[in-house]
Amino acid sequence: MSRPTIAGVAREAGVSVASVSRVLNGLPATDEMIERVQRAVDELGYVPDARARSLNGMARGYADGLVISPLRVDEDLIKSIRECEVPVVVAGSVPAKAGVDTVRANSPKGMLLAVEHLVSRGRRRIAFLNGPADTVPGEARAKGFADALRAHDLQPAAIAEAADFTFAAGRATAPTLLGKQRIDAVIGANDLLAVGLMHELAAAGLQVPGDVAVVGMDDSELAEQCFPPLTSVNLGSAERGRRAAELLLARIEDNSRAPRRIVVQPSLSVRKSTP
Amino acid sequence: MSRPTIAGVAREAGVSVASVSRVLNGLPATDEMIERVQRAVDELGYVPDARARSLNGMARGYADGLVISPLRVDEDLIKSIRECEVPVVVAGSVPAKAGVDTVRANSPKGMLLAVEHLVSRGRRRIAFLNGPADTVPGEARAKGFADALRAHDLQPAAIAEAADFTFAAGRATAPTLLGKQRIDAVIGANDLLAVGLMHELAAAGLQVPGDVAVVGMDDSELAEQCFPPLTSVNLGSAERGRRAAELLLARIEDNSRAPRRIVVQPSLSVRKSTP
DNA sequence: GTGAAAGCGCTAACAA
DNA sequence: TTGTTAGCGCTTTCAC
Repeated sequence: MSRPTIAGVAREAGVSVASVSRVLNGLPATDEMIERVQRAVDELGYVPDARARSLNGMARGYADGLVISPLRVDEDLIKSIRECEVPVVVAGSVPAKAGVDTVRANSPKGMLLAVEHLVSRGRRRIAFLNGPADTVPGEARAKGFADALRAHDLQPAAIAEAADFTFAAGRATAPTLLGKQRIDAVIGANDLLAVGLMHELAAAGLQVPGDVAVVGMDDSELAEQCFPPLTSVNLGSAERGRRAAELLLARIEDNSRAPRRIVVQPSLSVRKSTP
Repeated sequence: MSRPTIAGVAREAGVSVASVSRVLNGLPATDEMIERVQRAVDELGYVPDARARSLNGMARGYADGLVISPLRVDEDLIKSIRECEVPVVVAGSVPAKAGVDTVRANSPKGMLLAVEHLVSRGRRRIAFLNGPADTVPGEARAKGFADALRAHDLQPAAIAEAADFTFAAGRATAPTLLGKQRIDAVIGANDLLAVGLMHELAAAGLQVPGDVAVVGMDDSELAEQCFPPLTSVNLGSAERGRRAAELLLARIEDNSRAPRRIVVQPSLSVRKSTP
């Protein structure tokens, strides 16, 4: 009643299990052998057991390699990566001396794009709605915002820190920003925060982009679907994923190659939330 | 250099592999045995190999049971379910005679809730923006819409069929609906279609809900996040998932119990897109 | 309560 | 080219 095994196929075909295994793995065999095995396999509806198959040969475990995107990078992590049985590619920031393939975004540059855009549209009183500043993205974006404003000789109009990177937190924290001195633009640390803020702007009777321009970050589907559609910084997440996969494949192919460090450049998707 | 095995642990602890296996699986053993094995495990940083572990004992494969949500149900499917080595619960509609545990939504009832709500708000010229009608949800919702209107002695104001259940398709198809005779309400077959439509309404200078009320289906996060927030039929997807899991667990526990057929009732999340 | 040994389904030497 | 056989890491009788 249970699934047929390779032994059953061998019996049915009147050959050895080794021959069945060979045919199944495309190793050299006579046409007649292939024919007989194939017939038995079809007959029995045989499907190889992936567990048993992966049990042999040290290299072939569950995964042949790993792409990880750590929230926190410390010595322990780097040590683990070095000791890992399979190649590891890091999507995120890791010191060059770790000697590991990495792909990362350039969020300071992204912030700069957002600020430049707002400035070019005549906005000067720019606020920032961040998520928790003690997270990797929170910290990077806070710094990026400060640097970008400085590059334009501007002072932050206001800065608020939401409890997390969610729509609800964005709504809850937005009033902090609006209560302060007049602002004419807000950058959200991600699209969810930005959209949460837009709801509060509407509730306060403020027009987007007329009274306040809004820029998000991530260029998610929500940015396209919300109303008005949200101008958003595209940090290249899709491309980062693709590049990480490429690096990993290349390293699995040849583990001796020198580590590469790729930085994916951001772009700005301009929509109706900015003038 | 490779991972320690149970044999290594046994050697380190000075006991047999069988004893290590027993301790690891919480089978009876003396305190001293447990102590020694535990120490060796910690020492070596041993982690059991799940592949090898699952190789024994027929019942324990990759999965102990399945919840499936088929797009199409035919004889072949039912046959496969019957022949499956592990219990199967179907999230969706299957004939009672199949004798399988099922959980399903009540989308006709959901349509009724939407129509009732719109009627109670004084709307009479109700249109329907469907996805492809040759899909299970598309067909069910089309029928549900027709029945719900009939129950209220109304004629459909207009019906359109988008190429798929996406935001883009919603936008693309919306003009078909708006070009027709005046409508004062639209029901979208899901939230994405409804939100796509809302964008076109805005583009056409129509107010929501002032000129046209809009109701979506799925009660997704988007319904809450879009603007104005979208009234949406909640078909209980979360609860259906929970109930399906419960049924499966119960059946794994006792495979002799009679099949159960659960129907999760819908509710309406009323938001600003309806008056 | 513990250890020795026989598998689980498959692959990979090694011989023939 | 093929068959025989020894494992892969673990669980599970079955004696002790």
